[in-house]
Formats: sequence, C-alpha cells, structure tokens
Amino acid sequence: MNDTTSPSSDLLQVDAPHRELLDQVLDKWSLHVLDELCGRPLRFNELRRTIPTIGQKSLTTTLRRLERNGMIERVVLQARPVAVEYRIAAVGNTLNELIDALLRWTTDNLPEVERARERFDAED
Amino acid sequence: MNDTTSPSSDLLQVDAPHRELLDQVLDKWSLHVLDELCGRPLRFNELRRTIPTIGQKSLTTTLRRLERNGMIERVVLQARPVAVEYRIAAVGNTLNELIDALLRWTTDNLPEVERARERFDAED
DNA sequence: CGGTATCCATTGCGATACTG
DNA sequence: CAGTATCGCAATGGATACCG
Repeated sequence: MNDTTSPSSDLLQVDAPHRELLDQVLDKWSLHVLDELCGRPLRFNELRRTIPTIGQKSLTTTLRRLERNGMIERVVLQARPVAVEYRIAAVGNTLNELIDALLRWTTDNLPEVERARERFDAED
Repeated sequence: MNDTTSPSSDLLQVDAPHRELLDQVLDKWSLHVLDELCGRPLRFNELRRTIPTIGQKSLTTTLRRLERNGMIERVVLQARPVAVEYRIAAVGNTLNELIDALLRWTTDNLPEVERARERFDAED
C-alpha cells in the first residue's frame, strides 16, 4: 500500500502550495534577509547596508513577500522622517534553526563540493 | 568581544561561496530533483514525467549543475538506444534530512501562512 | 528615511527542430 | 532515449529619478 520508492515528493508537486512557499522563503534574498532579522530587528537602510549587493527594488519586493507570508512584521516607528523597522515574526522564527542547519551543511560540505567541481571542470 | 546581535550571517555574504552553494542546491528545480533522486535513481525522461512542468532545457541545466557540485552522479548504462541514469551521490544524500525537514516545516506552517496572506491581502 | 515609478539590459524559459 | 541548438517572449534586476 505504501510506495517506498517515492519520498515525500508529492508535497513538491508544482501545483502544491508547499512548493510555492519554499520558493518564496528560500530564494536568493529571502534567506539572507530572514537570517539577518532572526538576529535582530533592522530598518530598511540597515538591511541595505548589511546586504550591500541587494538593490532597493529587490529588497522591497523581498520584504513585501516575506511580510505577506507572515514571516516578518513591518513596524512604522513614530519619528521624523519616517522610520520603519522590520522584525522576525513568530512563524518566521521557526525557520531559524532550519536556516542554521542549512548554513552548517554548507560549511561541512563545501570542501567536498569544491573538489567535485574541480573534478567536473577538468573532465574531457 | 562576541557580536551577539549578528547570527551566522557572515556566511551568507554575497561573495561567500556558502551562499552560492545554497543558491545552486535549493533553487526551484534542484530541490525537487534532489528530493526525487533521494528516493531512487531515475532516468532523464523518468524525471521529466515525475516533474511534468519542467522543460528538458531546465532539467538538463539543473542536472549538470547538481552533477558539477557532486550532488548527483550521471551513469551511462550499456543499452541501445542510450540509457542514462541519475543517482544521488554521497554528499547529495546528506541533504536528504534537510529537505525532509523543510517539507515538514511547510506542512506544519502552511495553514498559518495562508491566514497571514489573507490578512495581508485584505488590508487597506 | 523609506519607499514608488520608469527605463533598460540581461537572463530565464518554453517551444521547436534536429542528432548520435 | 538523451540530449544540443536556436529563437523569441516574458520576467528579473540594476540604475536613475522622484516623492511623502
């Protein structure tokens, strides 16, 4: 009855919302932003400085999407000129250990990956 | 001495290879392909059928990159016409539990994420 | 400060055709 | 079967200018 040849793969089917969620949370910039905000709340331009290569357009897009998914909160502080702070939300914080695990994985396996790349690039 | 305000973030700096590796392994299609191959070896066209929405161009690109990073192995079987099998490699298999953890996370948190989206979309 | 709007170059990706 | 090659459109992403 149980298909042992197939992993949890069905969750990743393209029409499945699981897939969409991972795409919106693990993408290039989101992962980085979440990692920063898990450390402490940051303002818009603080984030820009922390992630120097992100454009403000991409940062805005990323923040809006993370906010929509409930991963972060946008807090308008009373100040002049406008001050906005972004903080990790409860759900977002549950990703913290997963992100750490991913970073640990890269640290542990990067040497072997680099050897693999050299082998591959030297072929034929 | 220790900066408690900053997480493991420095690993994600854009010039850092950790970042590049995650980008090449967690992207849209790679995650899906890895998940499939962690279950069992698959041939090129089997993968296409398992992931119906991927084009063969994207599949080829994804497989080459995963192979270059040592995550999967490309095995040419003796057969006519050509038969090629892709299997998870040792390093790639260390990602298995991480992928499962990510999928479990989506399952656990999707309901709350969807509520957050409704709240966000209803605003203003 | 924290954005939005616009333009433009680059890239991604599907569809199609062809090959060993 | 397992690709490669080419084309063309659509989406991304940077640069710049402007606004509350």
